[in-house]
Amino acid sequence: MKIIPTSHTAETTLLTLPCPVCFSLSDIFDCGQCFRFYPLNKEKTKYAGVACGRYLELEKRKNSLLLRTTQQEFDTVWRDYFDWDFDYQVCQEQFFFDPHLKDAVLSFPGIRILHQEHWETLCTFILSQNNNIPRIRSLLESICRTYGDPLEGNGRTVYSFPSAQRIACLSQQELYALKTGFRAKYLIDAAQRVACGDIDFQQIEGMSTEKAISELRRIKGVGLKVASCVLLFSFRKYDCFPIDVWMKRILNSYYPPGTDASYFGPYAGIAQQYLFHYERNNHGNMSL
DNA sequence: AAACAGGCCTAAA
DNA sequence: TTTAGGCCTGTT
Repeated sequence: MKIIPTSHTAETTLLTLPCPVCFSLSDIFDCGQCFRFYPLNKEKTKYAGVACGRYLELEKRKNSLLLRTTQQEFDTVWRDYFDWDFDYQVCQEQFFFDPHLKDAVLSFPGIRILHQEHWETLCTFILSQNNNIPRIRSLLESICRTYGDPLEGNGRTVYSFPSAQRIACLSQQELYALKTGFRAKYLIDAAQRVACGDIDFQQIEGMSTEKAISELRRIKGVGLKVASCVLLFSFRKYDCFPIDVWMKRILNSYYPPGTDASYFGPYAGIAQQYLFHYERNNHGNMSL
């Protein structure tokens, strides 16, 4: 007689979906747009993380994608988050006119631009300045652990990203204590403006890219690069073209002087992401 | 040990 | 209007 385990605690359904053509978990989560998902296995076919106030585990199989979630949650949250309905294959074809960009696309065809939460993305890229990726990750973790809400994450406790209201109540020293350094005052300014409605994400949604950038730049610590990242990674403003040191290097190395976003077309931001990730993984290095 | 890391702010011309 | 320092912290 067998004993059948009956652990019904936190019973979650497993949703299996046909996977879009362009969809790689490591490309998506490790291309520098998102810092709260981690691989669960060495092959990087399984990832877990927190977004939109929820914990998510997912696994890529050959032609399918397994998500530990319900169909309903997928429809209302994750479908949008993963930019599910945007056709990256069609988008990529528009990039093949440029040989270098084509190489980048073919090297990392599984990149997608996530549609992340506005407030969290704003904080993420404020924190990103003068920082490297491991440190951005650890800063986000300690902020969430300290001020976020606990969530059940498949037997472990994980933490959501704290709201703007929550951060707005903190003192600069409290954030400084989490090693955020000179960025602490920027986070406070951002939180206060968002919490009181001075910065209104709904309004920004409807603005032109140019207008949206200048609106976000009213926040202390938000310059052109940070604003561009926020708009690209959480507002789906695909024409936003963040230029950091890596992109500067790319433009200087492979493109004629004066080349800017307009060369790459209306989806320049997506092009930027392929190029950026390609260069960072050292494939763009001519000395190879 | 000094420089640098996915910038931005401020002060000075 | 443009340019040079400085900035928290951690890693190399």
